Amino acid sequence: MDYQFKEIEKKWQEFWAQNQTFKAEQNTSKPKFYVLDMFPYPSGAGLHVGHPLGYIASDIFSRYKRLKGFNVLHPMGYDSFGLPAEQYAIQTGQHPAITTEANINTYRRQLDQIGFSFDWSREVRTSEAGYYKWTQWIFMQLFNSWYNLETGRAEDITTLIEKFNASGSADVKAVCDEDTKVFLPSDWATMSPEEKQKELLKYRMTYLKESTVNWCPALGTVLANDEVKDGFSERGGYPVEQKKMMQWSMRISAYAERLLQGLNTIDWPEPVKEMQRNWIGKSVGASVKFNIEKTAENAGVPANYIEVFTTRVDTIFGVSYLVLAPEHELVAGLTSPEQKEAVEGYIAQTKKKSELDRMADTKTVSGAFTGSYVVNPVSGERIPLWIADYVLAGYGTGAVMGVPSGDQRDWAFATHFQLPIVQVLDAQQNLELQADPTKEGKYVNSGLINGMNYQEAINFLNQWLEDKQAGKAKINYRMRDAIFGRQRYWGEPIPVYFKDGLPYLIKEEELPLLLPEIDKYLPTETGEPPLGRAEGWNYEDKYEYELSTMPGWAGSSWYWYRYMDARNQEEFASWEAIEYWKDVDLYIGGAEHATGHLLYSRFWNKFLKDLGYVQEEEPFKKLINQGMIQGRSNFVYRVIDEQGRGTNTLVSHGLRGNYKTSALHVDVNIVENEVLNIPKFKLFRPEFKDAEFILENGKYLCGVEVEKMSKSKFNVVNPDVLIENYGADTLRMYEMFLGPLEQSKPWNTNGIEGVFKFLRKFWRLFHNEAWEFNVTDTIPHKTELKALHKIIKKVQDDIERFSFNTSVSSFMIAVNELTELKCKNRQVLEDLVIVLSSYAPHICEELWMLLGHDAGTLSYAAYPVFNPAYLVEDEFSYPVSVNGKTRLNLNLSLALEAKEIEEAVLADEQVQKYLEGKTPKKVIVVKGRIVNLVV
RNA sequence: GCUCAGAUGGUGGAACUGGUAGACACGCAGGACUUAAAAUCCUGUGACCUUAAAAGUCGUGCGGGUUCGAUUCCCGCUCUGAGUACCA
Repeated sequence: MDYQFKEIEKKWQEFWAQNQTFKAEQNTSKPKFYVLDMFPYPSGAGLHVGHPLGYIASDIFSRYKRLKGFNVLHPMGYDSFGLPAEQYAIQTGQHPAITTEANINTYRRQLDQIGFSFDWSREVRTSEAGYYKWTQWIFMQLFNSWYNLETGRAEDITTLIEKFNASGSADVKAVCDEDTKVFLPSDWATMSPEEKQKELLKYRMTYLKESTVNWCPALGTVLANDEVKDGFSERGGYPVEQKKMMQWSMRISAYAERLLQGLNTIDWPEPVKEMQRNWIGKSVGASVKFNIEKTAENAGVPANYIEVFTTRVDTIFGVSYLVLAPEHELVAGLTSPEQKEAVEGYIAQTKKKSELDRMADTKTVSGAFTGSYVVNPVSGERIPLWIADYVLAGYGTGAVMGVPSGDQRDWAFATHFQLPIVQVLDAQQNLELQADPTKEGKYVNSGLINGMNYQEAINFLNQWLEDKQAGKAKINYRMRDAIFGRQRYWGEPIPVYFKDGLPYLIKEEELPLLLPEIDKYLPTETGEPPLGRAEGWNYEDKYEYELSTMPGWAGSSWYWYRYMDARNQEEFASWEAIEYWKDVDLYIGGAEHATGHLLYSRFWNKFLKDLGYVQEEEPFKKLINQGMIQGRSNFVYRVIDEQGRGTNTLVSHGLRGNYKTSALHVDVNIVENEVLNIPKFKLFRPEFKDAEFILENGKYLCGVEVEKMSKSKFNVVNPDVLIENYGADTLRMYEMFLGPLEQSKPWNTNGIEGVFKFLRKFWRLFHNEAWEFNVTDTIPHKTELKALHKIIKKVQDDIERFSFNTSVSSFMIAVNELTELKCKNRQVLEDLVIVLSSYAPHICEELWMLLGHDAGTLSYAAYPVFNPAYLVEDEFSYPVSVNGKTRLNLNLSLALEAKEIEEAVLADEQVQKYLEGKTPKKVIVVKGRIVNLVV
């Protein structure tokens, strides 16, 4: 029979499902291998052709690893809490659980059609109570923990209480809030339970804090920094404003250094690591205290000094002013009456500027003098105190020392306001033109450190400042604690209730705290989150629950552990399962998660490790980012008449220059190789059913542009259509054939025929002219074995380095060669089936069975062993070049040594012709590669 | 501005360690089969010049360099894409 992909694919997909062929067992006799895809949010639009790209690659890898004798865990699930389902619920009243379920069913149907070897018995859905019970449980562990800087890890909060009992707060070294109290054990003993609770909250890994948040009124929620792009929400593009709010936060900053160091131990793409490094933003420097010069006017200020962070403490003698962020809390108190108007005017002006303006406008220098002065702790000099919006309240201490000679922004500021520019290093040049940030040379004009070099000065000053209690060496991180909550319905409820304004956890045995039913999915009339609508939803009938829900990243920050033991009712995953599977060996997903999901997951993983629940410091050993599939839009060109009106005439792409035209999107599914299918076009756009077409070479050619894949651009290609026409095996191979996995590329269906033809040709190898199955049991010929072993080696090399596109080409070459050789040999074809099976599993299963094997045994067959002996050649066609230009090829025995090759080449008549009688100055012979004659 | 990735025929791409650039596929052209079309099969296909054929010249974004030899290594530049943005 001809290649009947529809029947074959249906048959084997059913077989795999019924026989649970890919169910992973905890098998200690085989080495484990964990291949994970970033699980999808099941959106209403279903899968387009870009989604499965990474899944196909990971599936090929999983199937290949099984053939190589590994016990492979390859699961799939859904990140099913999220905003789109809730937006839809607001519009339609439909419960998000229902739409989510429907979307998941669509996804599942589409995924099943592609023939993935997922172990569906381990499926997870983050929105199911059986799953989010454990997300809530992890939240509880975070609430019950603090970060001990002495042991360098998170610990149970009871160890902190023990310290308070034994020795008070003095020698506690913790990552905590800034306003922690200093107390003795006796003070702690006399505190009320509420006071204790309040104090402990300042240490917990998750805690409540009043913070300025990115509030998005249109979405009715708070967004994380990485969900905001240029002042607009990433999803939906709504405006975002700053608002103060009580929020749950996660002390991810405690892990800043470990998150940074861990990057050196994992095999991830360098750009992703770099993005995480930037996000963490470590800078090494010093904090320095500048005492405030007290006057009658600023006497009321509740601070004696202003602390700044600097990475260039060595330039402290060049400080000519200090700047506070306009939002800094001390600004009002430090403004003198004379400057009041200027300062307040400046603050008002800053507030008016949107985030966007402030970023775009980095050239203009602005600021205002407060009228107060501070004292340089090292030089004793009197320094004016300014405010300016180039200083950010959220970074460091919100205060900066201005060193015009070493920092370009400071230089611009000083030049603009005519403040002194003091040279501090003899190597600094052209200070009248710009700042010179060099660290070379010896210090000048720098009192104590004159004559020192950079490193000496840094060491000396850090020590000096510490001795005088005026500062110290300090490491600063840009990364802030992560806000953990949103004012939304469709998320995990936070397992917390409030008593007298203080948060308490519910009991562990009360988990899961179920998401209550509400009448509509909007904030309450009083502006509370939607959960405020749930009637009678109180803890023990009297205490109010936390009304915000967890953010999108909660459920995805630990899901890879759940797959290890997905049905466990007692634990998030058993110790035995975690000990066996340990970590993810290969993780494939999009680069857009570089600073969100991947950072939060590493954070929770480290936390769970500190508490002894998991084994590995890093969860994802190897990461691959698949490239984005962009849309490829097609256009038709409508002729515009003199009045500027559109006519009923459409002109082909190549001739459009002769007319005035406007381009219209046309559905890419009715265009093949840029040729428009005119009858289908008339159905697609009924207003053009009588249109005239100006053709070139009898065809209407469309224009092409690369854009985002979206419905409105008519460039969405649905995998279902391709599977219908060509089958899943063709789709799988074509997606790989498109180019390197990690490269972004526009989707283009033009070449898919070639892959389909290849599979037919492959099928035909096993059949005679009448399409009857026909293989022979003869002894394979040398040439056949050579073709086979070439592909055995090529595919294993390619898969190990994630170069899937090159394998597809090599399969084509192998099948072309074997067809040429009229190979019908069972032994050769059987091995070829195994080698191809990870790419095109359905056709291979069918042929495997026709070859006489038990159904389904192919998935666990052994990958053929490569034998280099079959590739050994005895002759090689040496390219002979003269002065680097290839002139001819000479067939020579590979047994010849360099000297003999040289002789043979020089003896050749044709070579002599090119030498024109001259003797070569030099002859380069690389055995088995090339001969080059230098004349 | 900074960081990273990239630039190869009409198109997607290959060339893995410096050794025959353009594999494989699409498209296109010509042919076979067919009443015809589709499907299938065969041949050709980087550009230029010339030809009956051969030969020749140029050619991996641009300009240099190292080398017997560079798509590959080094220096400078242009362009495209992604990320990031007053981080002290």
